Amino acid sequence: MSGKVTITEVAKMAGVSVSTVSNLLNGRSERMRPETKDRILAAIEDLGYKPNRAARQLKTGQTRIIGLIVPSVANPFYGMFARHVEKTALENGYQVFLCNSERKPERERSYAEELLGYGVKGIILGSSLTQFTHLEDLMEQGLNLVAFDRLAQAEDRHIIDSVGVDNKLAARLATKHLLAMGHRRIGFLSGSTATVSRMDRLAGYKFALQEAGVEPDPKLIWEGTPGTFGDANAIELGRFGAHELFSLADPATALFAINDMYALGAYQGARDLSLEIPDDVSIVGMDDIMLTEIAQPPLTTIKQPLQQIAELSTKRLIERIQNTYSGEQEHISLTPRLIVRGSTARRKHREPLATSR
Amino acid sequence: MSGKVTITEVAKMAGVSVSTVSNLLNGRSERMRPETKDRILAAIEDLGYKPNRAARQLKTGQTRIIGLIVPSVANPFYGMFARHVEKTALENGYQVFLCNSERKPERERSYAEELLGYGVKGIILGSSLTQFTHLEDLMEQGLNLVAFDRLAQAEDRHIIDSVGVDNKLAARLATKHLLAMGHRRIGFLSGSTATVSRMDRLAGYKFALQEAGVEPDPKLIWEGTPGTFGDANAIELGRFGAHELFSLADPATALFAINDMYALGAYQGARDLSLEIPDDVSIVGMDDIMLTEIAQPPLTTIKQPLQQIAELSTKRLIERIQNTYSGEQEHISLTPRLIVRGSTARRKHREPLATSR
DNA sequence: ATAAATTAGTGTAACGTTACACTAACCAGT
DNA sequence: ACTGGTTAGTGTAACGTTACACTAATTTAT
Repeated sequence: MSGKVTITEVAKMAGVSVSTVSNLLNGRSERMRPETKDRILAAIEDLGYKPNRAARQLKTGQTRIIGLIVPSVANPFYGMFARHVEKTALENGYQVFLCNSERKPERERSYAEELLGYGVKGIILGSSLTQFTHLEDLMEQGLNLVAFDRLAQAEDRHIIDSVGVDNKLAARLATKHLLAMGHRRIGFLSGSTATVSRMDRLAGYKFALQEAGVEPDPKLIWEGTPGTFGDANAIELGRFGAHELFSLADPATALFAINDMYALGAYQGARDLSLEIPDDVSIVGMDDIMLTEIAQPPLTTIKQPLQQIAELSTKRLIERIQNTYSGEQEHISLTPRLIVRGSTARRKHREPLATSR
Repeated sequence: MSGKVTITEVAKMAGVSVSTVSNLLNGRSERMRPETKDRILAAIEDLGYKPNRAARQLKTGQTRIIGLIVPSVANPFYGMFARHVEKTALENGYQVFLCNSERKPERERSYAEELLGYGVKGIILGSSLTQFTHLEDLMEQGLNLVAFDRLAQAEDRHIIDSVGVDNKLAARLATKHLLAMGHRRIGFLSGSTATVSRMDRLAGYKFALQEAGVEPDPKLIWEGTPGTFGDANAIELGRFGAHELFSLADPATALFAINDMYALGAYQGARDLSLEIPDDVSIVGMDDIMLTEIAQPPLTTIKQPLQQIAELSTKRLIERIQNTYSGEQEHISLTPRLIVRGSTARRKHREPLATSR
């Protein structure tokens, strides 16, 4: 039961004052003789001394922790994101405090408050609701925010950098790919979350259709029912939505899913209707999580450069905290990439679709 | 820039001393008139006062944070586990500090040290290396540990409760299921991690074979190559291992994978050899992650009651921290359950296997 | 009427660390 | 021999909170 060993014990053992130990600990080692330094180091080693973070933080007001709020680490996409954020943070001497918001603004809020109470000065928001009003007063208290997938809003009163893929382009890429395969009845499959990224993807999808002279059909846009979110149950929702889209009077022959989990759910929905992928229907996902490759058939998807996003967000946040970057609010936009695998194919004219109209 | 608001501001605004505010904050509200209480509460609300955690912790030595160390949240199994732990912790007024060890003991160690520095008094270990010697001196400093999947060891010098499924039984269940389907050449597919759970599963596998009069064949036990771990690349390893097991001179006709990721990798390995699942080969996984259901065919697996494990671990850890439970070291063993889906079938006698011998 | 008990607070040391202001001892230059 | 400068430290207030020991004012009991 060695209990606590404080700086006082170390000082005593090394035969110096606490100030000297503190000086060494804080990089002012030029203020002492090398032998003194060695004696202190030896004492630290011997006693297994670890500085008390709470005391240090209370004094300095600093803590080398950043927050990361994601909808849910149960979602492999965010799990992977969290891992990359942690890696980058660690490399820069920061720890990561991870929080699952379940996409509830009030949880986001209470976590942010909690983190601020722990002296955390910066948070990465893994999923961005369209508004940050619920976090505004916390930013006033010095909290820095970096958002994943969110562009600046006119009403922003604080600097919120953001990093993300060009979601509109991503959806356009996916939709154009399907159009190029001859599909005209292309569905859009998502949940009902009020995220910027979802809005952008929906816009990109519509834009691509119009570009090709196809009028977007509201019936082909499946957005779940309000209040149904999809991190724990994205697969279920995807399955259900795909089932509906493929069962319309004038059914979809292809669909773009908001993420790979929905897409994989859509695989199920197609199977339920005995539709073959990609022979009967084509499916494009988004994110490129690990599972896309092992899906049968492997999923055609839009890849988000997740590691890069995580790195850039983390670095920018740390720069803001340390005030080593103080430019204008910035959105770092990365380019999504279409990865063609086995879930998309040219549309087959098996049945004269004209009959259905 | 409201900046910091401390207990002193609150006291001033309410016209009382800091002691009174502190009394209220710490549940001694019977020591003041209701109107005083209301005045203080109003001041707290008005100023948006949040107690400084660092100061509080420094004073009390307590922090309502527990640590959770898992190999990697990029692994969906641990992502889900983390989520359940967080939920339970939150319900009990604790926050969770999540750490990815990548299965490296030295990272486990440095995280544990770090957490201890932050005043954390308890850690849940999501994956258990056979030994905890690297954490022993930290336990001496008052750190509580609850391990997932680890039985007491003779040399344990501290109390380490553990919660987990009966891994030996789990492997036996899986193996017996395959034996009952007529398989005799059953492979065991895993990485090379030195975890208790893996050892137990291997033992259960061998036991089941011997029970059925089948002599375990070392050639059928694939354990990767030393040093290759498998959280980010479990699928790859599974694919590779399955490929080898199915390509032996006297090949496996079925296999039990250490977890679902390996099993899903094995799907690929089978496909690479144009083997149909379950017609040509049967595969059983373990864990029952979400993806098992959407795999094609849906994976037969051994379900771990993950939520229950997370809940029990978290509750026990908190009890130990608060000293509301002080019994002997305990291992809470839960029962695994076989879930038969579509990846297992009776062995077909297509080719006379006798020829190969 | 007085003593005792209760109510509604207050004062303050302490938690472990840091960083500024300080100093004692020594040395170099004149 | 004295000044000025450097080296190698030290002393201490402060960070925000808590909890114990205390007290002044009021109420109750005798």
